[in-house]
Amino acid sequence: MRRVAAGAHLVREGERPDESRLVVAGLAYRHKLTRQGARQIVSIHIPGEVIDLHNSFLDVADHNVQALTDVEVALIPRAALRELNASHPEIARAFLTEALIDASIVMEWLLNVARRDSLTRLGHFICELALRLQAAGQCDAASYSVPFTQDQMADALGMTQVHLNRMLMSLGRRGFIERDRRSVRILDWDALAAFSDFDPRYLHLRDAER
Amino acid sequence: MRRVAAGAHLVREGERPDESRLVVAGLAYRHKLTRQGARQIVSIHIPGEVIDLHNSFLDVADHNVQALTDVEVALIPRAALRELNASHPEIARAFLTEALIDASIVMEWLLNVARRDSLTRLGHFICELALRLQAAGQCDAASYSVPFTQDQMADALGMTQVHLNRMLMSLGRRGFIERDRRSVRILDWDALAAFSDFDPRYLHLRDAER
DNA sequence: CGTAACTTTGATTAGTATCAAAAATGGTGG
DNA sequence: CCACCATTTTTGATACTAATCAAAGTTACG
Repeated sequence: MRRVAAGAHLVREGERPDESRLVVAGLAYRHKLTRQGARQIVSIHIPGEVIDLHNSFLDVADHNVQALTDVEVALIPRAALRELNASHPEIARAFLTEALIDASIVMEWLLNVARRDSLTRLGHFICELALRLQAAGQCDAASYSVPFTQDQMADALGMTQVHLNRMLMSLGRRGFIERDRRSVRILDWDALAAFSDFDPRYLHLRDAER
Repeated sequence: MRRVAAGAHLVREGERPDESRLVVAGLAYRHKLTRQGARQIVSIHIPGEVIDLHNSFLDVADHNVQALTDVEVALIPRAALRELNASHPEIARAFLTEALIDASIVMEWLLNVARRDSLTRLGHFICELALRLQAAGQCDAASYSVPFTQDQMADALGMTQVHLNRMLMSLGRRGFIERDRRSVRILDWDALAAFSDFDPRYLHLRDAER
């Protein structure tokens, strides 16, 4: 087990780490950079997820992982993880399921960034975060504390921080959400979900429970 | 084994198919739609890949898969695939590796769409396609026949067909590529890769070979 | 209390979408 | 084998979303 402070790197692109990490508490995010330094957050990891199966089953890391909040992780050596995968069919099944769900979410993000305008895109993101945090027991209702700065949120949504701020305001003015500092309250879930073209199917929450 | 004509659907969103498909010959693509009907192609499948592990290990399909060219697929029943995964550790490992590489590629696409301008984005895509088609033995050099219409390519790159066309022309005018009908020849690989911020690490070609 | 990090607002510009239509291509039936 | 039609590609003109640049407020923290 290891505690890691918010902001610290868990994985760096180009490394060949010999262990993977299971998030026990806190949140982490995975991101990639272009040569020019533009950053794109490609996924968020909640407690219960193995952040980096990639590290144990592929050769070299092609992305970075950082702690979003203070995080508690369990380190699992590469050899142990491979052994588990080989000798315990139920675990192998769980790893595969987790990898497939992870990919599904990234695909939805790709659709989101590529084909939805910034306002619906943000709404969609807020809905997803609400459901996933709930599923992880991090919040109870449609009211939660967003663990991101606006800068980070913009990096997850493929837009600039300035524009993100305007879109947040706009969702507020339109009556979908209420904000107070970092906390967000969804005033009318159905309305926001409809407006944001949000359908939770891609989260596979049922599949993940098993 | 089954032959499928170009354009035919292999998987539809919302279905619960009881089998997965291995691409034996030809190409397939996976896409998602927004409510308004905007389409985003989220991945391309080359011979040797199982298109839909998702179908056998998750509950309901959250995306569509269509044949890009005429395709030959092997159908593998859900139960057989699960049995294989449970009883053959090397196969379980291969499935997991394939799922992780698949996810890596989608992450790079997300970065590509979110953070690279349309010209570098297209260059990046052309480089990727060249390497993957080569790896699958579909073409031998940096010259290949693009299996997409410009409309489909635009749907993969998150832009409009009109704009894609202009960017193709621009790559030609700048001397990176030569086109003749559907065929593309990369005139200077290093120059195009550098211009397009293309680093093949994310394809994990080595890992896939094993 | 002071400073750094974060959020909000404003003005301007760049990149890409949209709308429209012409030109080229490929496949098909006569 | 040719004429025709549907599909695909190319070009042009205009509109609009989001980026960029700049700076003022605000909050959190040591």
